[in-house]
Amino acid sequence: MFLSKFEHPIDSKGRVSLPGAFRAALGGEEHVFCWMSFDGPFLEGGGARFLEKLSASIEGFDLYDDARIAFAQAIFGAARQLSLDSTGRLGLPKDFSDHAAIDKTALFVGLGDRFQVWAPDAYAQREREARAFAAANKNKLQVAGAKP
Amino acid sequence: MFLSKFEHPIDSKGRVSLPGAFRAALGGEEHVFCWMSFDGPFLEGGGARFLEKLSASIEGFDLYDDARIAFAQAIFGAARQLSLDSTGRLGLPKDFSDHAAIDKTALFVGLGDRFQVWAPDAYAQREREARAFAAANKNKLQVAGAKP
DNA sequence: ATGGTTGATGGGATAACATGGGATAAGTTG
DNA sequence: CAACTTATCCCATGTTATCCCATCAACCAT
Repeated sequence: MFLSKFEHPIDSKGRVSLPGAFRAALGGEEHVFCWMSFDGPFLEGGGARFLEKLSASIEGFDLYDDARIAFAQAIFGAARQLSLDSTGRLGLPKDFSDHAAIDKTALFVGLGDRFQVWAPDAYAQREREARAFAAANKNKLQVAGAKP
Repeated sequence: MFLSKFEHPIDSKGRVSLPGAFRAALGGEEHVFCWMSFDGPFLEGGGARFLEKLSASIEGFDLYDDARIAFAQAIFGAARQLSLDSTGRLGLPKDFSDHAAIDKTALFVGLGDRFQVWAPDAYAQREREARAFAAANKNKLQVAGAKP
């Protein structure tokens, strides 16, 4: 699973290292899937398993359901399959770093089944909000399998 | 699966490159199926698998159900099987590019099981709507198999 | 304190993809 | 049946994404 956060520079070729722990979480895959989030100025990413999970959810809608098409466009239409070189770097598309306002360094944040990529300053603010939300809503963290 | 979006020019012979990633997603097929969408000014396309999925859905209606006939006319009646040359180009029928208001370049958008082809400007607008919808409805993306 | 391993950063080479063209075969029309 | 048109097929080339190699730094074990 994708854990922790790591900050890495982007080199002159637009490459950035995927954290070694994330490579381990990918389980040998040599690509990551990555896209500009529809939910804010950051990137979302994951391996084939997470894409399968998204695909299964989207395929729960009927073939021409407006929601299905919109989600497919916002996620699959925006996603890129980025190859990892032998040392675990990926080329970050310029429009991706623009969307997340990433300039010189990228912050990788593991979220378990997926990860996000942020500009470090933007994430600092977001992290404060997430911690405040978690503190206010900790009772919503249920035991797995419990009925809601 | 069909991922990402790619913009390609249409040459003087009316040919356009199918993105290399879409050729990979077709799994060796040397034709794509493509038709003017009944749902807006864009084209829909896919491989044999997607045609099978559509066929299975349409065959859920009775043989002379008006819905079945209408869907079959709107999709199968409009579809063309377009061959790919050795470098992955297809000839875009003029009525197809007219329907989608495609002038000089075509934008291919992968939606997982299928793809769409748009005029780039038209898709820019559509994409904003899709992202706004996805952001407003992200709670509808459920874990597959969960009860709604 | 030292050596080994792993992760990260520097660089360069290659092949896949995309774009240019032309030839041929099949279909249509007169 | 011949001429014309067009769809299909094939070849060549440039760009860049992808792949590969080398080196360095940090961490861990002895």
